[in-house]
Amino acid sequence: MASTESPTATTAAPEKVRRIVEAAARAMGRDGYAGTSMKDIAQEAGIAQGLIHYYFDSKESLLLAVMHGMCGQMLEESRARFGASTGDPLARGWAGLEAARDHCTQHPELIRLLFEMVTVSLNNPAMRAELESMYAEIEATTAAMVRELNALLPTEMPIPPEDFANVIIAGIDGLAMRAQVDRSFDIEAAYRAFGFLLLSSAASAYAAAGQPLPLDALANAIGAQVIVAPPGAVEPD
Amino acid sequence: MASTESPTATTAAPEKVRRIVEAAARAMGRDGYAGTSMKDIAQEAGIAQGLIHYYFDSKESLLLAVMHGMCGQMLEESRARFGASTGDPLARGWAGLEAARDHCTQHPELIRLLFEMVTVSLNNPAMRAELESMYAEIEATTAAMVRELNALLPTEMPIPPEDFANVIIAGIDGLAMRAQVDRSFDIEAAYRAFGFLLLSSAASAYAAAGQPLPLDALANAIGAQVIVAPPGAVEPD
DNA sequence: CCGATTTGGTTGAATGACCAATCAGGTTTG
DNA sequence: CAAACCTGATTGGTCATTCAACCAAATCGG
Repeated sequence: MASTESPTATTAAPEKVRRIVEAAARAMGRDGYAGTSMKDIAQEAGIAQGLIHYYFDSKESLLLAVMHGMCGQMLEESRARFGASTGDPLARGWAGLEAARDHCTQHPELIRLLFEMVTVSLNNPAMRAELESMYAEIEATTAAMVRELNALLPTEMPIPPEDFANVIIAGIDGLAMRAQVDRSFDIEAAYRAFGFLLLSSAASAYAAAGQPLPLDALANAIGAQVIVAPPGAVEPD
Repeated sequence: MASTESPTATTAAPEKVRRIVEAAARAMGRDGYAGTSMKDIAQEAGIAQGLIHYYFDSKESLLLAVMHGMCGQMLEESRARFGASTGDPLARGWAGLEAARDHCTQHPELIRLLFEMVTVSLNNPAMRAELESMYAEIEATTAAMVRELNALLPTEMPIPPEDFANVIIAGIDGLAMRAQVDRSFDIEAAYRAFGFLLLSSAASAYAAAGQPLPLDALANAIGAQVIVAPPGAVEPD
């Protein structure tokens, strides 16, 4: 019988469950939630239609499972990439942004799926709760990065790390959305601008401490030729 | 017979068309695109179900009309608010952000509708084209603002105004999305951080020109107590 | 100035397609 | 042989779209 409890279903046959969830993620990422029928998913997974309902109560609970897996994956990856990054704080910050950018350009289906989930969640409390807790975790992870960066600056930035983190997250989401809609959108250029924005505002902590802006570090972080200091500019130390 | 051409339908009875589009916007903003039936829309508009198809070929073309109207409205409003803003460039930039923030908090249904459209557009070329041209216009408008701000700075920012504009737009979109999902999200705080980010990076142009950062202007722009210059900080002139 | 006729607007019931979810029955496995 | 696993046809409901009929206001011929 279909499990009425958690979407990860019964203890047995985890292989099939995984196959279903993966097939659902693929199909929904390709054709959208509304555009994908249970039949399509069953076909994609190479199983009978009824079997999906043996493991999942409803289409929505299946989407919930897909989402759950996706969130875990994304968080794990972002944590790993942040942990692996080294060097000065500005370079590390830029590395984090690059990770997000690459994720968006390399897995557009996942991003699409995420937006589908947002739309569905607005009518579905369980999904909304899942999304909220996912955002809470992303916020915490990002805020930790910001705090670490903060600690390496001569002066802390004058805004709470959580707020800073949320703006970063919002920028990443917004750029991902734009790239979905606009196939010709220059996401590289946008991320360079995003990087400049974030890092130069972090760098303003140097100014607040009475120290010159580390323009070279900034330039290195977001690519050469971007910062062209005019005559009379403050030199990095 | 139903018009096969543009979604604005025949020349006659523009009143009814407007009523339908408004009812559709209301209903879809409330219950989502998938969650709203033609029957619901007809009821909301106080007309018979069949009449909608007299003016609109399909549900999607109706959504297209809704979107068209919404885009025009949003662009008009943002242009108006930008034109009306006065004062120093940083304050004007902040005023623009405040306008976006207020728009999001005061018309959540419109924002929801916009996300619905994004989702639908991924399966619908006509809708996608409409969204793209809307984004192109928003980008142009925002880039013009950035250019104007740029011209008032001692040094131009080292990134193209279009890229800068796109990051601003993305941030606004991302924060709007987050606020939709997360009812308890502190959008005011996030916008303060966003403002600090944008304005302090604009202010880095002062540093590039060898001038001190105008911290007071920044503090005024995004609210007092946000910028707390430590002992030894550079003073504004 | 008046009936007839066309045209544009409007109605709500009928149509037909689709699809999530169910079920009655098979198959494997311990 | 039971318990878990699996199948695909069936069901019941929803919904966009169509349609036949109705109404009102023009347009027109006499």
